[in-house]
Amino acid sequence: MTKTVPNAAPGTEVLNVSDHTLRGLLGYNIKRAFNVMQSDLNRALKPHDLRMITFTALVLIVDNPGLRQSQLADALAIERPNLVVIIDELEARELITRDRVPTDRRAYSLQVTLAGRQVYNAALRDVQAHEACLLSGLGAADRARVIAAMQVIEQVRDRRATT
Amino acid sequence: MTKTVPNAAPGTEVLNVSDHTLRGLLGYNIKRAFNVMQSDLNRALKPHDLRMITFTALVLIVDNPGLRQSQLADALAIERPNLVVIIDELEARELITRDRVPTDRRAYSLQVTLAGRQVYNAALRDVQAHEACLLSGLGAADRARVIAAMQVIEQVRDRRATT
DNA sequence: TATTGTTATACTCTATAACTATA
DNA sequence: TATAGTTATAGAGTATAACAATA
Repeated sequence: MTKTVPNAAPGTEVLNVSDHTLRGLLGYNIKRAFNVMQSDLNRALKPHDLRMITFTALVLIVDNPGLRQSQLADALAIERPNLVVIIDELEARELITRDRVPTDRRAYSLQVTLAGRQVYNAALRDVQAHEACLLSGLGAADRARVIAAMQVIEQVRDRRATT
Repeated sequence: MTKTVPNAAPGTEVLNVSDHTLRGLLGYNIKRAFNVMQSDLNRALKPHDLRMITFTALVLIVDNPGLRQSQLADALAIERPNLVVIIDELEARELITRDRVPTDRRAYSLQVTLAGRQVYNAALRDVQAHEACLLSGLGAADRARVIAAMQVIEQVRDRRATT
């Protein structure tokens, strides 16, 4: 039941990472998988001058034209103040527009520009290709199952609050 | 093929998070699942005055008596300088000991203390219970599959470097 | 010359309080 | 009074360079 690290780098001692402790915990495995995922994703986004968070914001604006910043912050699961610099960056690059909402002059309406849509198309294609590569070790059914499982985990908190 | 966010908080507008863009990407789903996982995990560890990183370090020291700091930093996938304060913290609480290695007086040998083993036992029990709760929406087979899939993703980089 | 642990430092990400302008 | 966006700021987490002691 106890296994050793399989891919020790040259010069690295092989450590005991036990199946009945760390390797059996989703928390440990998901953290490591997420680290790999995120650094590879950022490498795929680098040619487009995007990070994971700016890319996700751009996609949400494309999919939800006229979105407000507070809604976007909720969707990104970040605080409103931290969204400001992200929006500033996308607007400065003229990938999105930020216009006052006529009916509520406190709020901004976010829209993608033509240039923004082009960056979106190119970046999404690269990200999808990158994910296909990262998931090449899994069959199509397993990939769908993993994504579904992530969504189940994400929504446990909501289910708890509701029940 | 397009879905809306199912658990919109009261007062929050329902956004379009499309299956063929964000919801279809593992990167987006794994980030959100990891956020939920990590904050719940830290809540489970709080009574033991541990964070995810200090807990993981403690488990690795228990499973690998006599471990050196550089090995532990590698295993935790963090840089050596950042491990120092973590080890300082565990040593100050007398959960581990840090002794000079006789054969290499540059290095330290890390060992768990009796108190450290008690904290380890209690924290591991709580973390496992917490994970069981978080994964209650998945069957046993799915849980094993998800953990296996995380390990596949984690090792893609190594496979690439080797091939 | 190389390595172990350390210090100092900087950069990113995240979280909170308080401000402004609107409602 | 409450809300949308903003500013300032503080705390984590993480990365690099450079140092002392040792190999």
